[in-house]
Amino acid sequence: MPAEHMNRKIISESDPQNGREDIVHKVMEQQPDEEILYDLAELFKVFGDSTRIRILYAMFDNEMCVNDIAKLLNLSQSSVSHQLRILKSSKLVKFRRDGKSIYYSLDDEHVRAIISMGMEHVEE
Amino acid sequence: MPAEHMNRKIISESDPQNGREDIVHKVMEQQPDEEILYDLAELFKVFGDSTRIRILYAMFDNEMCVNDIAKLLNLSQSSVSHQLRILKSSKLVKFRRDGKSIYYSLDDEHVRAIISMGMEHVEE
DNA sequence: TATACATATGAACAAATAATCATATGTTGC
DNA sequence: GCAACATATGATTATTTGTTCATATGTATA
Repeated sequence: MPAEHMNRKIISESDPQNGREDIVHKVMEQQPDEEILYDLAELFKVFGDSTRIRILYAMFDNEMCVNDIAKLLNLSQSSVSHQLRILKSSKLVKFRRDGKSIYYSLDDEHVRAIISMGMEHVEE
Repeated sequence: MPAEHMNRKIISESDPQNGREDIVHKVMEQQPDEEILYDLAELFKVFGDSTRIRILYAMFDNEMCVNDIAKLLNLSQSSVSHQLRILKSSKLVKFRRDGKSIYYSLDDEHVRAIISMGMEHVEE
């Protein structure tokens, strides 16, 4: 072990920066995989658009078909459909067909929980 | 009350579409104000970027200064600083100065809760 | 107060994305 | 099969936004 290294280490130990380095390494090990954090961001991105939030809220207590939502929120059918596709692919909504209409609703309690939690933060 | 209206009403009552209209109106009344939903979307938008999520996760258990975060996540100091500004203005992080460094940490349990809830959904 | 270190900020550019328009697909009742 | 209605989808466009580069502000120390 080289003398410089020994020396450097002793200096570091009395240097407050060294504690930081330890923490940085510890945190580095604790960080979830990039891939998971990417997916997590993608999930929140879906909630991060006011049109989609309004659509999700419209389905908070009731299932709604595309036309209902478009009328309710004064949006084009196309726009609603595009957004529902995004909500579907993120597994935030489920749907069932009944005749010509397709009824959408929130996929699970998680979705409601995330929205409610966000709402609490906003309403503070 | 005009006869057409009476007639229309009776027809509507046997029409399954009418139940929808009632629901649409009910939901319309229940929808939170546009303004609040806009703020809610803005909040989630902040979580909806993988760089910011990584930064938030870095602060999950420890306070971290800008340089720590930049090194840890291999980001430029400028980029981290810009993102922290956004996190600050959304009240997701708080900070304190200690000498030359500024230490950032999550602002409250809400933030941790929202991230954890999202993580649950992603890890399914 | 001059220098080095830590962080913040403004401008510019590239990439992501939501709305629109036109059109396609799917379903029902005649 | 064919209207009429309901929903989905592809292409285009305008806007938003994250990063970079250069520079400014703030703090400690010699």
